[in-house]
Amino acid sequence: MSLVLFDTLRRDKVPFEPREAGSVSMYVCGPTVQSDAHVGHGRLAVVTDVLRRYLAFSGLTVTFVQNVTDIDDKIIMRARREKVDPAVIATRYTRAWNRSMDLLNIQPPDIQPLATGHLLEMQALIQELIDQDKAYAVDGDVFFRVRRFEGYGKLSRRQVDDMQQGDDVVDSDRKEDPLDFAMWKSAKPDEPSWPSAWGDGRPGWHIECSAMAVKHLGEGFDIHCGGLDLVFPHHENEIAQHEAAHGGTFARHWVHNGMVRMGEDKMSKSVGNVVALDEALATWGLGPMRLWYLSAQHRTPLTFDTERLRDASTVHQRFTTFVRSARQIVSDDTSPDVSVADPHRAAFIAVMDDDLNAPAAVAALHELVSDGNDRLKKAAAGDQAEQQAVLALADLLVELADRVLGIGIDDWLGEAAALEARIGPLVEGLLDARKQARADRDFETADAIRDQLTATGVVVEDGPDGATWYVAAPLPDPTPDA
RNA sequence: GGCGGGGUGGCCAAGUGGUAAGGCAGAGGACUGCAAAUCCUUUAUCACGGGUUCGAUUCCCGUCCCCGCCUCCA
Repeated sequence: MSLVLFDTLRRDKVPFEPREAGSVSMYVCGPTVQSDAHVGHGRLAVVTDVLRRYLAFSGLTVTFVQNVTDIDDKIIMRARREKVDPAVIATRYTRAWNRSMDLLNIQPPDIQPLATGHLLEMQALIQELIDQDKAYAVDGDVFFRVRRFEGYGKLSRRQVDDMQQGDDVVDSDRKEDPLDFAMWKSAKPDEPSWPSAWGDGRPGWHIECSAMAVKHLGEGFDIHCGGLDLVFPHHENEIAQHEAAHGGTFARHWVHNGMVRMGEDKMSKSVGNVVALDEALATWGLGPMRLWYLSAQHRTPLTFDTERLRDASTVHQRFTTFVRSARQIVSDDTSPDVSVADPHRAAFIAVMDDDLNAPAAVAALHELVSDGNDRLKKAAAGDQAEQQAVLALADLLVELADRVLGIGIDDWLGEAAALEARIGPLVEGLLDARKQARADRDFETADAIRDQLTATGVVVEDGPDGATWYVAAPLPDPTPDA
C-alpha cells in the first residue's frame, strides 16, 4: 500500500501512515438528525465510503466510526414546531439517515455513537480543561479559552488575532473573549438537559466529536473526515479541545470533501436549495448517482445538474452493457486470463493511490471497457483466448467498480435478470411475432413491436443469430433541475 | 477585510517543466432492412499580462472572474 492523501492540516499530499501497521481507524462527522439527508450529505458519505473500501481493498482492517448528533438547537426547534419530544425527532431522522445511506450503498459504520450516549466522556473532557484553566464556567455555561491553546487556528490556517471579532457573537456578555466557544450550555426552560458539575445543561456541538472519536478510536487515530465547511470552527475546535487537554495529536490525517453546488451556489439547508438524497436516488438510480459523485476529485466542488447526471447514466450503461455482453458470450467452463486484466488493475490502483483520484480511476475503467469491447467480437466468434481475456476484464470491472467504488453493477444486473426471467415468456412471444414479420419483410410491424418493447425498457438487438434482448436501466426524461 | 480553493476543447474532467488522460455531445465511416450495441476516424496551444527557463498549460509576480470558510452547515 502506497496511498498518498491530501492532509488538510499539512496542506499537502502525504504518505498515509497508519498508527498501527495493518489497521486503520476512521472517524467521520455524522449528521445532526433534524431532517432528511440531502445530496450534499451523500457526497461526504460516498467519499468516505470509497476511502474506506479502498483501504480495505488494499488489505487493511478498517474501523469506521460515524457519530450521530442527536441533541442540538435545530432538533429542539423542530421538536417545538411539531410539539413532540426532541428525542422523537432525533430517532425519526436517525432512522431516515441510515435508510438513505443503505440506498446509497454506503457500508454502515462499525460504531455509530450517539452524542446523548456520551455525556460522561464529554463532561470528563470539559472538567479536565477547567482543571487546567483552559476553560471556565459562567452561570452554568462552560467556554473554551481559545487563547490558551497555542495551536488554535493551525487546521484552518487562521491567526487568532486576525479573526473577525464579530458583532453578532453569541453570549458575548459572558465570554472572556469573543473567540471562546461553548462546550456546555446551561439548560433553558423546556429543553432537554443533563446534570453536570456546572449545573443542568447540554453539550455544545464540538465537544461530542472530541470525546467520541477518542473514546472509540483512541488518541491519534488515523483519519478524520468531514465536509470542507466544517474545517472552521468545528474541526479546529475538536483539535483544540483534545490537544489542549491531553497534548499529543488528536488525528493523524484530515480528509475534507468539497461541496455540492446547485448552479453557482453551495447546496445547503440555509440557502434552501437542497435536493433530498432519496429523491435523487429514485430519479437517477444508484450507479449513476455514485458515478456522478466520483466524476470530480473529492476536494473540488461538484455541480448537481441534469446534464451531468445524464452523462453518469450513460457511463453506467456502458459499464453494465459490457459486463452483460461479456457474460453472455463466454462459455461456462472458461477461466479468466488474468494477465490481460492486470495492467488495468495496476492503472486503477496507481491513480487511486494518488489521493483517491476517482475521475482518473473511472477513466481507467473506461480504458478497461474499451479493451474488452474490442475483444468482444472475436470472443463471440469462439476465440478461446479472447473469451478468457474478456471474462477477466469483466470480472475486474465488477470487482473494482463494485467492491471499491460501490457502483453496484452486479446488483443491478441481478435485478435486471430477475425482471427478465419474469417477463421472458412475454417478450419471447413478441419477438417470435417480430421474427415472422421480418421474414415476411414486414418491417413496419417488426419495428412497431421493437418500439413497444423499447418504450417499456426492453432493448432489442438484432444479431447474426437472431435477436437478443435485455432490460435496460431507464434514463429519466430531461427535466430542468435533476 | 482575513484565510483557502479554482479558471483546461461545445459540456464534464484528469494531468505534466518538453507541445494535454478519459467521458459526454457532434461529424464521418463500418456493421444493420432500419435501429441498438460495438468498432474506426475526427475537434484544445490549458482566463489575461509579464517574468524565470534551452523550453511553461505546469514555477514566480500582477490583473480579471468564480467558489468556499470567517455564524448553523456534509
